[in-house]
Amino acid sequence: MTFAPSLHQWFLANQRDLPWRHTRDPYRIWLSEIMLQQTRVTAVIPYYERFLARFPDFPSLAAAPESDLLAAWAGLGYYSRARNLQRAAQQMLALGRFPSTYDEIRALPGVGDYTAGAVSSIAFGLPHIGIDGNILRVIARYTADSGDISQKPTRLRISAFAESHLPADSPGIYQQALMELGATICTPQSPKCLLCPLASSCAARRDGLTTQLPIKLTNKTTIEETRHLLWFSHNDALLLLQHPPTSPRLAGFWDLPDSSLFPRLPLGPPQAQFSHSIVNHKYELLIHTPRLPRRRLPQLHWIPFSRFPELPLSTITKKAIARMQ
DNA sequence: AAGGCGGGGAT
DNA sequence: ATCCCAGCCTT
Repeated sequence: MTFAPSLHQWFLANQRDLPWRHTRDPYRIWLSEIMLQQTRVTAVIPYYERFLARFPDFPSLAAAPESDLLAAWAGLGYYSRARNLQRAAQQMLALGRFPSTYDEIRALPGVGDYTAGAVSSIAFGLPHIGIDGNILRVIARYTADSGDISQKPTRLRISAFAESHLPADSPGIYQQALMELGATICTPQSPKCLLCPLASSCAARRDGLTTQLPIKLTNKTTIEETRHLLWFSHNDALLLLQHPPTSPRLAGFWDLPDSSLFPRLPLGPPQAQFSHSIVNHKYELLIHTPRLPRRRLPQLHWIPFSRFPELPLSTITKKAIARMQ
């Protein structure tokens, strides 16, 4: 059997049972694709169920208070996804329906080449395919492509190969089968070639290159910086700031203020100048950000502890608060 | 063409 | 510690 039929047959027999495979509702499939951007299946599932219970269709999502939306997304990361999700839902509301062509879908905020291809093929059966990290790896190995998969020419070759084998009668199965193979068999480390339906015609396996491919040359170094978070509590309330809506990170999320807002604040002993009635502690933790931009001083608000469950709080902030309480 | 963006699981 | 995850957007 050739490429696509082998994948198809393997997928029907071996696919995982995932929540978004129980529906043909484009809204639910689109939501799953947005949540799955750079996020593992196991991390997404509980968020997906909760989110759909709260926002079952695009009109309810479009009408949601932003704070509710961000609170529902809190912990998933890449929070611009949530804002773009709602903007897209509002565009659907204006349009009066879920967009149903590749170009319409691709034009939605937060939808790039991958997501447009995946929603087109899976939800609408259109002859498109989105190339994700799994598919890049599977095809780079299958064709023994030694090009850098972060480079455009390599991606174009792989995309052309995938499209050349796309079956007109089942693009959605083809799309998901390629990704499923990459996620469960053709994994980055220790791929399970003995279980692979494509093993007999895989060029990387033939040439003994499986563990060498794919090639990815981008070598990003992560710099760790220490943030000194400041804790001001008074009468069962905590002094918090809200990141501006346009902030490049954690937009709309509430956070503990940190020492960069108070340049003259010597770190170490509690600061008496704030008030005798305000308890001041120092808290310190590491975050994975390469820089800490200096912005204008945001306004601080006293937020009662009782409101925290409904507030958008990043995971790291929740951890910091839990440690201090 | 790069860099930035969260958080967690696997190695 | 490092990599990578059903990527997208801005510079």
